[in-house]
Amino acid sequence: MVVVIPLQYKIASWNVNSVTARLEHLLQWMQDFQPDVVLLQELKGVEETFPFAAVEALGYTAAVYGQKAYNGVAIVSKHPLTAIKKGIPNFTDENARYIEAVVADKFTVASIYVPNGQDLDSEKFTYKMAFYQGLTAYLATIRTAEKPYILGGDFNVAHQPLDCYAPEKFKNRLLCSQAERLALQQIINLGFTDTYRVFHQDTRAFSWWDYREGRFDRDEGLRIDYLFTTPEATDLLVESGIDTLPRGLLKPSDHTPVWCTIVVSI
DNA sequence: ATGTCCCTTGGAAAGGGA
Repeated sequence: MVVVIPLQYKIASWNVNSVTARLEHLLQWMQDFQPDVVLLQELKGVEETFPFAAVEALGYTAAVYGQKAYNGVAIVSKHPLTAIKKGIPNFTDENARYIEAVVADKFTVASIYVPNGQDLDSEKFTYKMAFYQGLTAYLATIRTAEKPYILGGDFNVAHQPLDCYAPEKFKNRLLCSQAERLALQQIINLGFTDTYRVFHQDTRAFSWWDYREGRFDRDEGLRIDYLFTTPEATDLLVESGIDTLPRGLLKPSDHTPVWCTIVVSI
């Protein structure tokens, strides 16, 4: 007799805008939300300053790719992390924007922080497009990987008009331009799934609100944080969502956690 | 319309990035 035990894993992604400044929020949220895996972006610090002891006290382990002052990504997990990769393979980038690891020997997760791009006519925008090209080239190689793969992070693109509070105002502007939307679409075209939309097809929901102009209070935001799954991981999806609670706290990150749950049988 | 927050330098306030 074969006994199949289904195990659920809750995977979240959160751009914390400095892990040091957001430590209390992060720890409280982890205790309340109980994610199995948290993908972090914008640590804004080197690995030496990451709060390993604090997350370990809550029963988590962490893989960190840090950088002084800017960027920085991490994977925080209740389950063992192996096969850790820092940086997108075969893409040269001086910034710490991608980290990947296998969780519990069952599935692969990655945390990504895509460049903001500054302005459509800036050198930083060219870098953003090159970054997407490098990312897409890598994703084309791993989508046939044997383990389910989940890529979460700040993609700095609102995929569709529904993902923006003022589509007309943002038309052809940074985060909503044709070029950026096409770059994101190319990932979807490889077979990746935007896990939020699987369970919330027509919901206007956001993951980031500008600090200025009281944008959060007016719910004037953009959905620029995503969890993407390969077909093997999409098959395991049972739920997804956005937790807006942390964005309403005092001294919040400008982003809030996005999450999905998968079921894995052992 | 440039309104907020965080980091760094350098030891206060200002610039850069988002």
